[in-house]
Amino acid sequence: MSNVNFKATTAPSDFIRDIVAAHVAEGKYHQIHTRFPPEPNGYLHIGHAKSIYLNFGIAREFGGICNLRMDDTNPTKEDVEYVESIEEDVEWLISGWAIDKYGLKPRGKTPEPRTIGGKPDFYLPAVVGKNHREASLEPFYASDYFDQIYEYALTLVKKGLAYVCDLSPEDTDAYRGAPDRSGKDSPFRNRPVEESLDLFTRMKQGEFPDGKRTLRAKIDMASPNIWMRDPVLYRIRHTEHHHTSDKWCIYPMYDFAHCLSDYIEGITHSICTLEFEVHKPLYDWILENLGLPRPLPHQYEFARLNLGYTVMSKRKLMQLVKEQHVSGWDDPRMPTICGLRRRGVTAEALRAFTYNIGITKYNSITDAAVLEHAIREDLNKRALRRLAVLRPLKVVITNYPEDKIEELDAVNNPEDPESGTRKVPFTRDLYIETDDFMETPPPKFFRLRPGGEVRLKYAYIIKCDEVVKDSSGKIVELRCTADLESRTGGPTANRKVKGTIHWVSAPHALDAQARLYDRLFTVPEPDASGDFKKFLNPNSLEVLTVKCEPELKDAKPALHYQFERLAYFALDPDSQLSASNPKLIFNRTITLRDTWAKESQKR
RNA sequence: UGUCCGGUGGUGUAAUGGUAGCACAAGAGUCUUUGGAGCUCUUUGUCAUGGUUCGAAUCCAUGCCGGACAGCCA
Repeated sequence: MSNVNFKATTAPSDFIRDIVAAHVAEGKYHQIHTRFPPEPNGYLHIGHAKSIYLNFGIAREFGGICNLRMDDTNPTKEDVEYVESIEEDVEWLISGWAIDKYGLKPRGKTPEPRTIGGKPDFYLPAVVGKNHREASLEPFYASDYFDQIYEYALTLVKKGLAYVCDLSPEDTDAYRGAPDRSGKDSPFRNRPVEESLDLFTRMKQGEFPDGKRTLRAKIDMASPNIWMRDPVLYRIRHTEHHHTSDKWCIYPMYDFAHCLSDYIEGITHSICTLEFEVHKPLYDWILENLGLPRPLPHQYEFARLNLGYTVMSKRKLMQLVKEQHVSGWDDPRMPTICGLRRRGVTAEALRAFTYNIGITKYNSITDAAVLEHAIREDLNKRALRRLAVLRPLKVVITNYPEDKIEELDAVNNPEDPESGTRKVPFTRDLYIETDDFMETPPPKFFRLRPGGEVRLKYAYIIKCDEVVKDSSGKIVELRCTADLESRTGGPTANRKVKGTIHWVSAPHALDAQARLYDRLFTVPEPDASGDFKKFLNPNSLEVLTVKCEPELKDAKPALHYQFERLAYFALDPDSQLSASNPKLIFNRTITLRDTWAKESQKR
C-alpha cells in the first residue's frame, strides 16, 4: 500500500463520550471498560460497526479497554460459524486503530471466586496489548459465566427475590397483563424459598421438559414497566450449546445474564441500543439486589443505525441469504461487514462514516449518500488509477503505423505523488468506452462524435473520421486520425480539447470480469411496510467482461483500484492469481460521481 | 389510552442561557489530460403555544407528533 498521509480524524464528541469524560474527570472509575456484546446468531453488519467504533473509540480515547463478548445465552439460535465471523470482522474493523484496546481472555478461563471485604465475588479480567491472534486468547462468552450466574440466581431465591414458577408460557403471557393493564400475581409467587430452591436445582438437573417451569424475579406485577413484572430469569432448554456443549439444560435470559456478565468483566459503561432503555430498571434491580462488592456497571443507550436503501435486521439479512437473493452473507451488496469488505470498502471509510453520523437518541434514517461519500473520499486518496474499458468499442488510428508500440507514462494516483507512474502501451488498434461516442450527441456532450476531437488520456488527440456499422446498423468500429504532435510533451499537447477519454490498446488488453453492483433495494425504506423483498432491485448485479490495461495482471487483493472516469474496483477473492493465466474478477465498490449522468437526466 | 425516550434545513448532526454552525444532498461558478478530485459561492431549519429571563434551540408548563416496551429472543 502506498504511504498516503490520511488526515488524522479528530475524536468525535457525543452525549455518551461526554458522560464518560465527566466520569474520568471526577475519577469515578479506576479504568474505563466497555464491551461489544453480539449474539452469535448472524453476521455483523454496518450497524454493528457503529457500535464497535463507539465502544472501542471510547476505550481508545479514554485509556480504557473494550471486551469482545459473545452474548450466547440462547443455544437454539447460535452457532460457531457466527462466532468465527464475528471475531474476524471485529479484528478487521479495529486493526491498526484500537487493536491494542481489544479485551480478550486466556482461552478456557472462567471467573475465579474470590472475597472482597468478606463478600464473595466473581471477576474475569481482560488481557490486552498482546497479539490478539495468539491461540492462547479468545473472546469472552456469557456462557462461560453460567456457573456464576446460577450462583447469583440461588442468592436471589434465598433472599426471597426469585421463585420457581409453574405457569405455562401461555399463562405467563396472560398473567403479565398489557402496557396499559396491570398484571396478576402468579399462583406460585409465594412458594416457600426451600421449595423454589429444590425445584430450581431439579430444573438444572434436567428433571423437567422445556417450558415446564421458569425461574422468575419477584418484583412487581403491577409495575407500569412490563419488564419489572416478575421477569423470567431462567428457562429450560434441552439443547446442545455451541460453547458449553451439553453441560446445561437451563439457560439464563438476556436481562439476567447481561448485567451480570458486565459486572463479572468489570465493565463500567454498558452501551446498548434504544430498545433496551425500558430494561434498564431491571438491569439495575438485579445488580443492586445481589450485594455485589465492586462498583456496578451502568447502561447507556443510543439510536441504532438505519441506512437508506437497505435492511439491517439480522432476521431479514438471514432471509436474503437463505432464499438466495444474494450469494451469501458476504455478497458485496449486503450491508454486512464481510460484504462491504468484499466489495472493497475499507475499515477507514466505515470509521469516517460512523464518525460523520454521530451518536444520539434520535431514531433516524441515514441517507445512503453519506456512506457513499465516505467510501469515495477514502478510495480517492488510496486507489491506484488504471485504464479499463467496460463496454468496448473498437477504434483504429488510421495514420498510426500498424506495428508500432509506444510505452506511455501514466500517473498511478494524482492524489499521491509518491505512488509514481507506470507504462501503458499504445497501438493503432484501441478500445474506447461505447458511451464515449455518440453519433448525434446532445448539447454539452464533450466526448467523441463524427468529425469531432477528443483527447486519449496520456496519449494523442484523435478525430473521428468514419463510423463503421454492421448490417443491423450497430456501430462496430470507429476510424480516426491522431494529431501525432499532440502526445504528452509534444508541440500540440496543450491544445484545448473539451473531452478526455480512457482507452486500452486492443492487442495488449487483458480480459477480466467486472461485477457491477447497485443498491440492493429500489426504495429508501424497504422494510417500512409489508414485504421488503418486493423492493429488491432486479438490476443490483451486472456482470461484464471488460478490457484492462496489462498492468492489471499484477492486481493485488489488498489494493484498491480506480478505473479512470468510471468507478473504484477491488479484486474479488474468487479471482485466480496464477502468474501465467490469471482469472481476474473485479468488484465495483462504487462509481465515481458522474455529473454528466446527472446533466443528461435533466432532459 | 400505561411507562420510558425523543423532536434543530431535504437528510444527519453541533451549539450545555449569549452571533443557529458543520457534513451529506441540491444549485451556481472555477479549475482540470479523470465531466473524478480540489477550490469558491448559494438555497433551505430550532414541532406549537404560553411562561421565566436583559437574553431561550437550551430552563418551566401545556399541547402536538414520532419511537420503544406486552418472547420462556437478544
